[in-house]
Amino acid sequence: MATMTAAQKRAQTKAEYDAFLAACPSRKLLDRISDKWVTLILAALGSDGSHQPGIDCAGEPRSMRYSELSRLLAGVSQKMLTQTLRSLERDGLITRTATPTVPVTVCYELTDLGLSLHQMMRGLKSWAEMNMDDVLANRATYDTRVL
Amino acid sequence: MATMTAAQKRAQTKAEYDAFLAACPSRKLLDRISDKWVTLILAALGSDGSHQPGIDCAGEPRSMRYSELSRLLAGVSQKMLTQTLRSLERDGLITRTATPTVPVTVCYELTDLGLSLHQMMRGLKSWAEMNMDDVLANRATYDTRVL
DNA sequence: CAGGATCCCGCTAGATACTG
DNA sequence: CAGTATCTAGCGGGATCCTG
Repeated sequence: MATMTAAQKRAQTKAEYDAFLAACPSRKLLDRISDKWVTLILAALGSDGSHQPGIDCAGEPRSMRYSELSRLLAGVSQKMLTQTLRSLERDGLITRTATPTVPVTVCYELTDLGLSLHQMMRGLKSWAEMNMDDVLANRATYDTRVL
Repeated sequence: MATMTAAQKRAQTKAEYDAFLAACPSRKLLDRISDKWVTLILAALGSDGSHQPGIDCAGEPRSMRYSELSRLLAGVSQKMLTQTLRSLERDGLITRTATPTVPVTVCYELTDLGLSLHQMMRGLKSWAEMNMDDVLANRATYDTRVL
């Protein structure tokens, strides 16, 4: 309809998928990306961290090797790391590149789609780190209030 | 130290908590907020949705009743809704206000701390809705490639 | 209306062992 | 190095019933 306003178009676009609805596919997608390991992986890829630029295989700053990720995301099991990476690859958020060296070298890199989430994930991680003290204080207050 | 630059101060603030470390409390906090129901609740509170302004008990736009949330977040069980609301209250992200009407009326409202997460959660939800088609296409491509 | 309490199943995270 | 395969314990989370 040519008479549709921009606001109406936006409303329709948002109405196409709605994560508030249980049956909507976007609900499951939201569930997927609302995951500790997903958040950490997407926040890690593209971050500098302890990751020296220039030593990654693709030569791009937003790529990281399996072992690098494994070390950076302390405490992650191989199973969860691999599983999460696979799902992110399937969803087109990251790419997996294996170069047939000996031994094999595998790089994971953000796609443009993944990059669009990267900022939010860093934001989430930063939020947790910056507001940790506040949350801790709130919990202490709440717990004494309940007793 | 008076000789510390702003960049160094920022680095130190970030170093205080690091969600990449398994033992860091912020890792657990990140795990908490990386949750489907947390995301949906925080995105719901303060949104207009199908929520007419003026009928909420506190008269403020970012407050919502238990039954409203229960209806908006389709498919959520009472257990998960209550459990998640409690944890959000404990962390100081929302407040719970019970007015002794008959029957009792309970309102949940974002705190300032919760409000600071609200934007990110809306962003996450919007991202899932807006990129659903892309992700679906990527999955289809990936699945045929694997076969 | 807004939960509390309980039961119970499924699945998933984690540990362990093995491999190209 | 970068995984795969297998097993199991634990708990997340739904269903159900009850209450102030």
